Amino acid sequence: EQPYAMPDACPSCGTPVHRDEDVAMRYCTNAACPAQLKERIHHFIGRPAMDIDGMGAKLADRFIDLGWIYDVASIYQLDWEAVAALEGMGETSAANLAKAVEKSKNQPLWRLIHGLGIRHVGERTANLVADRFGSLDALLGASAEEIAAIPGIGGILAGSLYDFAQEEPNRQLVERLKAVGVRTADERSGGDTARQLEGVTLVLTGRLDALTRPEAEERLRRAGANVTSSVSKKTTALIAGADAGSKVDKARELKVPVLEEADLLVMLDGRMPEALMPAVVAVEEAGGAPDS
DNA sequence: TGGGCAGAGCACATCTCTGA
DNA sequence: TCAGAGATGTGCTCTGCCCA
Repeated sequence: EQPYAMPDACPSCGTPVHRDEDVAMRYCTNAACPAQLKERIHHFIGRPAMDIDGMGAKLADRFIDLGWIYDVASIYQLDWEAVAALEGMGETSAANLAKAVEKSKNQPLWRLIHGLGIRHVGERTANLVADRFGSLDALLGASAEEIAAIPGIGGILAGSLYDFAQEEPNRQLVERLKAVGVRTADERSGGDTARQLEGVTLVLTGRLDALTRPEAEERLRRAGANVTSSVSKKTTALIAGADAGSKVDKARELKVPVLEEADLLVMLDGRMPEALMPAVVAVEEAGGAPDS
């Protein structure tokens, strides 16, 4: 072991790092920093964001090093014949990747907002913003006060979103995304979507067999549920798949109902599992969940 | 056909922010 | 000030694809 001294300059580009008061993290302030570009691309293509199947960090780095990817919009302008000719690739891989990139153009708005890598904006915040504004254009035109008026978003988050929207390079990037065919607005359903899980807060743990966790989370959110990552007194139920870990113990400790994957499938089928009924009644009697 | 490798999927720890 | 929740980073196992 050796004492570690935090660097004063970015190890990648040499730009002096910035540290906000009372914040542990330090940031490179160079918007053109090569390491930042790579991490922005990794985040954009990742599962919680645009979920481009088959493109991971290593492959993205190769494209970046070749100069083929230089911002998130350029992902949609890759030359697939050239990709197929790369060592370790091939026609099958390139075709699968091209299909995944094309598919990602129609991801829901919240995934795009999340993928843009705005500081403090993760899945939940991106969902809140997408629900409120419905399009990137509306978000770019919103004031910091309008953003901060969203329940669950405070001044710091609103400032981060507003600052992003005001920076000219970011506005140009949004235009480029539109130009390459990325959907930047959600199609409003007109309120006909069944939201039978409105007011219910769920946590998923363990491995699911019938679908992936992200799929399950997205479908539960569409049904109105609030899906969180940690068990608390506010959790309506924990859904435990195979090999579930310590969250089951926490749920039992807090007397939170523990459901099985079969119960999840019942919920996704538009019905309410028996095991969840007492908790749902309690939510209704309490006047709905705080987040609803 | 099988080895090697990249990526998917997941748990968990830690840090930070929000809101009461 | 503190509890709850989300963001972020890391590490592990498993799966599927490429290519020799």
